[in-house]
Amino acid sequence: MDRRQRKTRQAIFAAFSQLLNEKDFSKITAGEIMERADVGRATFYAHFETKDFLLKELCEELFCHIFDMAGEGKSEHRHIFECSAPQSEFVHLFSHLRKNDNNVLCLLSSPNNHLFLKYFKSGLKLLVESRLDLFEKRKSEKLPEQFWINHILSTFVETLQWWIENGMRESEEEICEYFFLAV
Amino acid sequence: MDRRQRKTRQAIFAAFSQLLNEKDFSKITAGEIMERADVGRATFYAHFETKDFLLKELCEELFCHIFDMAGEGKSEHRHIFECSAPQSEFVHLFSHLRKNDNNVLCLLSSPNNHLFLKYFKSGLKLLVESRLDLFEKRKSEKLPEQFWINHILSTFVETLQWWIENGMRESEEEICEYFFLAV
DNA sequence: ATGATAGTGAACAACGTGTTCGATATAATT
DNA sequence: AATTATATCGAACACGTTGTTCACTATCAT
Repeated sequence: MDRRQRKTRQAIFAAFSQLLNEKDFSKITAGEIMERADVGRATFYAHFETKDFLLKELCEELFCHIFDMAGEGKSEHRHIFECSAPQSEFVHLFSHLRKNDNNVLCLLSSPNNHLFLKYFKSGLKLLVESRLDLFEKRKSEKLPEQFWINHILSTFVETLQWWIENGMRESEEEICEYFFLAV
Repeated sequence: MDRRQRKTRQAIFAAFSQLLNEKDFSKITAGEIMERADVGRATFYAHFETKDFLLKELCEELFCHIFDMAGEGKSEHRHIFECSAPQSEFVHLFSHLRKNDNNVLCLLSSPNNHLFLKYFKSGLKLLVESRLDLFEKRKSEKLPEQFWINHILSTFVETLQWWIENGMRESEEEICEYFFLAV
C-alpha cells in the first residue's frame, strides 16, 4: 500500500479515536474527523464510504488485537492469554479492556453503539465458543445452544458496561467473578 | 386539554407508530411524521421539541399500559396479570408483548434503540424489584444487588430480542422458561 | 524524467432540523 | 352572537451535514 495512503488512513483512525474519547459516535461529524486528521474532504470519502464503514474498519483493527487468540489453540504463547487458570482468558480480557488501549471503553459505554457491539460480540463469540466448557452444563443442556451462547455474550457485555458505568471500582478478578456468577 | 391539541397529538402518535412498523427509528424523519399525521411543521414542533422527546412520550404511554402493576400489589384485579402461578406475571408479559399491541416489538428489535430500551427497562425494573423473590438466592447473595437487578433486566431484554429475531417460534411459556433458566 | 497514483480544496446539490411569522380556523367566554 | 384566546397552517428561512465532482498539485515507482 502506498505510503501516502497509509499515512492518511492512520491519521483518520487517530483523529477518530481521539474524538471517540470526547463524544458519542453519533455526535461525531465527518467534517470534524477531516479537520482533526488534517485531510481533505474528498480524501476522506476516497478511503471510507461512510462514518459507519470507518467504525467498522476501526473495530476490525481493534479486535484483531484483543481477540487474536482464535485458531491459536495449539500454538505457543503468542497471544495475551498465557495463564494457566481455567478462566484466566476472561480475567485477561477484562484487564486488557481496563487499559483502554484503544478507546474500546468509550465505544462500549456510548449509546447508539449498535454497530460496535455487533463487531465486539462476533469477536467475543470465537473466544466463548472455544471455551464453552467453562460455563455450567446445568443450563446449557436445557437451552438451545445458540440461545445459550447469545446469553453468555450479552452477559459479558452487560457486565462490562456495568463495570464501566460504576467507575471500574472492582478488580479484574472480581468483575470476572461477577461475570461467571451471573452467567 | 384542547380538543385540537388532543387530535394532533394523537395523529402524530399514530403516524409515528405506523412508521415504526416500517423502518428504524433512526431513519424516520420529522417531515415524514408530519406528512403522515397531516400536521403542519410548526404544529409538530409545538408539541414535541424533538423526535427523541416524541419517542420518550410514546414510550411512557405504551409502558403505562404494559407495566401498570406498580403499586397495585394489594388491590384487586385491575391489571393484566391475574394468574396465581408465581412466574405468571412474566409469562403474561411475554404474551402481552407477542400481541405487539403497540409496535413495542419493532422498537425492541431495531438498532439504535438506546432511548427506548432505557424506558423499557425502567418500567420493567419496577416489576422485577417487586418480585425479586422469584430469582435464585444462590447468586444474589454473592453479587451486589444493583448488579444483580441489572443482570435480570438485561437478560429479559436479551431473551425477548432473541425470541423476536428467531421468529417467535417458542410459546410464551417456553420463552419464559428460557428466561428463568438463563437468569 | 515520466506516467501513475493520491491528496487538495472549493463548489455544489440534496436533505434534515428547528424557528419565525402573518394568516386562518377553532374553542372558550361574555 | 360577538369577542377574545388559542391552535394550526404553510411557506420561508438559516443552519448544519452528507457525499460528489473537478481541475490542480504533490508524491511515488520505474
